[in-house]
Amino acid sequence: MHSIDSSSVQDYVKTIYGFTEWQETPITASQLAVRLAVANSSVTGMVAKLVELGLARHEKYGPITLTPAGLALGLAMVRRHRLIETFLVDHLGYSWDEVHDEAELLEHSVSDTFIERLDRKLGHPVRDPHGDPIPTPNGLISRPDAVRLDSLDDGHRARVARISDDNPAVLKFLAGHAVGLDTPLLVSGRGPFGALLTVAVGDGPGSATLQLGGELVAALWVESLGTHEGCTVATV
Amino acid sequence: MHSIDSSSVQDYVKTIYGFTEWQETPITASQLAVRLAVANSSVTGMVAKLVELGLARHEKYGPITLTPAGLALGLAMVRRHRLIETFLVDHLGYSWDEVHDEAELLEHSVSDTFIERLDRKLGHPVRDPHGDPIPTPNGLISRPDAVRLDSLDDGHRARVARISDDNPAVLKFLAGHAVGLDTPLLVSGRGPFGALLTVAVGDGPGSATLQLGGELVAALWVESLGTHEGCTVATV
DNA sequence: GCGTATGTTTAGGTATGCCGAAATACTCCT
DNA sequence: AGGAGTATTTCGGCATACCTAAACATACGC
Ligand SMILES: [Mn+2]
Ligand SMILES: [Mn+2]
Ligand SMILES: [Mn+2]
Ligand SMILES: [Mn+2]
Repeated sequence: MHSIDSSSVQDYVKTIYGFTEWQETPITASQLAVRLAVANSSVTGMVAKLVELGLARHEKYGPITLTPAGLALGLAMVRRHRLIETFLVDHLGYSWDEVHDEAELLEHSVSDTFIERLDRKLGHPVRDPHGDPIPTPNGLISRPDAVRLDSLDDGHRARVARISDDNPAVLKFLAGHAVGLDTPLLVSGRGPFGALLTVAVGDGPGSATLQLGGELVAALWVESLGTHEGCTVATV
Repeated sequence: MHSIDSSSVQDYVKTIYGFTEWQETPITASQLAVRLAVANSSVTGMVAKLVELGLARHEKYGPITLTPAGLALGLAMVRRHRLIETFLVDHLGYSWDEVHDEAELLEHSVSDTFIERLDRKLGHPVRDPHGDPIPTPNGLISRPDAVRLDSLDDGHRARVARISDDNPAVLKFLAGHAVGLDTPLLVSGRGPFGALLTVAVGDGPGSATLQLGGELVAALWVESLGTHEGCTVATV
């Protein structure tokens, strides 16, 4: 029979879980296909297998959700992925835009023992290099209460809490402009139709100004620090 | 077409290489099947693929040897395997009997970048936890001039240079009796037909005596230190 | 309500890597 | 040289996880 330690099964479940981590609505077959870079028909087949395995629920033509067992597996895989990323950055000198692909493969090959010993060596980190929370061995996870950067009004200060690691180029760009985890930002204005967001980076006197396009804005999640007096900027 | 980064191809090539590392004669199909725990017919098929890939030479019904390209791949895999084992012991607190299986999977999932950064972090080790030499990135390897323990005459002193990691139970037993890499041994006698070897462990005054059976003796490779005066024991 | 666009599933097929059973070659002993 | 026994290969099949093309459902606009 099928088995829970096929890397395909693991990636499917992890992706289904990941879709709802920073958003509400469950994933559909075609969205899953895009994220996994496989054909729609492959998803149909694999999801049927997940249902057989008791990992997912799926009514024909409906969205795909995880059962408790599937959620547990998804969280376990996310834990693996994020601990490995943390190790690569903290101990092997990787930059945060290099770690995702490496972790994507390694997560399937390490043992539970490896993960727990790694966790110990890393000092039980609570978030990965991109700010994503690391579940406990029992599957407990605490989402930082961050919001997307573009949900902030102009004049708001915020601290970067999480950057989506979907696109390495985005990560590279941000790092190149001194934007990282916990970097303070000030939303100073936006272009027409909210297309471009202008932010000041840092809180010191020599803070640079950045124009962030759609994909960059969508990748940045921040913890709001309220309005900084004297820095308010009129909303357009 | 076929590809060099299938984990099966890598394991086959690594195993073919490994067979001649501490011994002369090339491997045969059925020996390869035993080592890989697959059926003989699987070996026939896979070896044909290796030949197609330019990694191995094989005449029907003959032994299997590596081409230069195959040797390079074998050495690269051995390098990966041994660096990973070293990391597990040095940084994650694994014991030397636990690392083999973990490395057997990990070796296929890490990138070249990972391996070189790991090598750097480990300080460019020259041997793994079992005393096996670690090839350089260019495939250079220097075999320690060790001999099998049972090739020593009684009364000889020696230092453990390498222990075969084929059998975790052997490793566990030896560690439990204070035998590790570089442990000094004194061959003090042997049973009838050379079946059992008696060795004194350590060189201090409180050295324990061990009776080593066939598998243990075969697993131990030592560097001879010549005969220690005053400790010579008559050969039976 | 009806048709069409979109999303999803079905059907048929490919590649990889394994298996057991049957056929075939080699080896060694007499 | 012949035959027995062993090693190896061939053959047909299976499981996994993909694919494309075609069939089919659903949802939406008119
Ligand atoms: Mn993955
Ligand atoms: Mn991450
Ligand atoms: Mn392996
Ligand atoms: Mn080893």
